[in-house]
Amino acid sequence: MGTPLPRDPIADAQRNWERHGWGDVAAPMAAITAIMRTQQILLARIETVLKPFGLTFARYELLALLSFARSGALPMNKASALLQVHPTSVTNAVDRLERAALVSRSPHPTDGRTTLIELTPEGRSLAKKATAALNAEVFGQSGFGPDDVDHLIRVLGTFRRDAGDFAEE
Amino acid sequence: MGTPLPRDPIADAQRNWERHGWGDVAAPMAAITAIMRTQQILLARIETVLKPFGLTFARYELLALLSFARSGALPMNKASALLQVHPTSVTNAVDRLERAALVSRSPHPTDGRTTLIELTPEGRSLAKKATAALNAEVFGQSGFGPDDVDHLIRVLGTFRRDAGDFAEE
DNA sequence: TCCAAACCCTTGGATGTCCTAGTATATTGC
DNA sequence: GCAATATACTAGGACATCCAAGGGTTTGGA
Repeated sequence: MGTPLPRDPIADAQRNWERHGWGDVAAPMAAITAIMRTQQILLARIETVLKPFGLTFARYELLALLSFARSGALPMNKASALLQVHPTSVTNAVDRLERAALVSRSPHPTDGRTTLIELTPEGRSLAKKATAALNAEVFGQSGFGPDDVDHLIRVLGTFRRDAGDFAEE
Repeated sequence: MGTPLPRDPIADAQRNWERHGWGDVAAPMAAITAIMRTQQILLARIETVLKPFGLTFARYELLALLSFARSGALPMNKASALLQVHPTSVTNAVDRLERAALVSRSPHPTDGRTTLIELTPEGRSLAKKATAALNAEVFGQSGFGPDDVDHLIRVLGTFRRDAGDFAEE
């Protein structure tokens, strides 16, 4: 998006917060802002790697989820819950994946309200290739040291649990 | 988006990665996925707090940035660089803020290419109120302990620097 | 001096996310 | 058994982000 800034804009914001008498929340503000920005950077890296496969992160996540399901199929509402996104977002992703012949919709055998999403052979194959690419080019070069990774998993895991993402573990 | 899951979906994904022979990148994958999800949770909280003010996070960030500028005005490209978003995103935000009479556009005095964004009195007032609300309801109750906050700031700061966000500090 | 290259902003298009209905199917309670 | 409630998916709309392209302004080298 341009050349590097001379100084860290988030550190500047933190100083501004302190200067305006909000010193007690300046640090959490900076941490949260840093999370937002880090997510943006990581998402951009991921999308770059997935682009050659004709995938976006949202669609990749759905493919990956299906590829780990026993039968290679999941109800839409299940996918929505596991991916932690709104049902309409799943509908959107499935629409596009289905058009690309990577998944197919089929009616649930016993519940007429439910639609099953099923991985096609091409979908399974593409998911495998995309995962290999992401592992090699993003997750394998995250830039986080092993200790930092462990710390992030633990701290953010607690945060997510407290936020109601999942029950005690 | 629904009720809590019985188990942490990211921990499950990590186990799946390990089970498929990608144990060496399973942990970074989990950490990165956790960052994505945490960002989503935080963004939702922020948007909830800002909604009564008729603001989104993107627009709030621009208002806050302007409120800390000496003159209360910034060139669009400067705002784009500091907020680390694409110039078209700034155009979009300014369009809406201007329609709400919170900012105004004016030509740059010496550079005919540049447009200055200036905070209106209402914009400055709203920014102040919105900041107070965010400090009280989000940053002041982040759920991260002081040590975790420091650690996040440090680790993510290094990551952002390495990613080219800003030069050495 | 003058034209090409660089820079700035905007428009138009593609995606993703969420919310608010609306339709169809299940389940529950009387 | 039937009506009321709950659940599942989808359609339409509001926003945000990015990219590609276009038109205007500056800058810099021939």
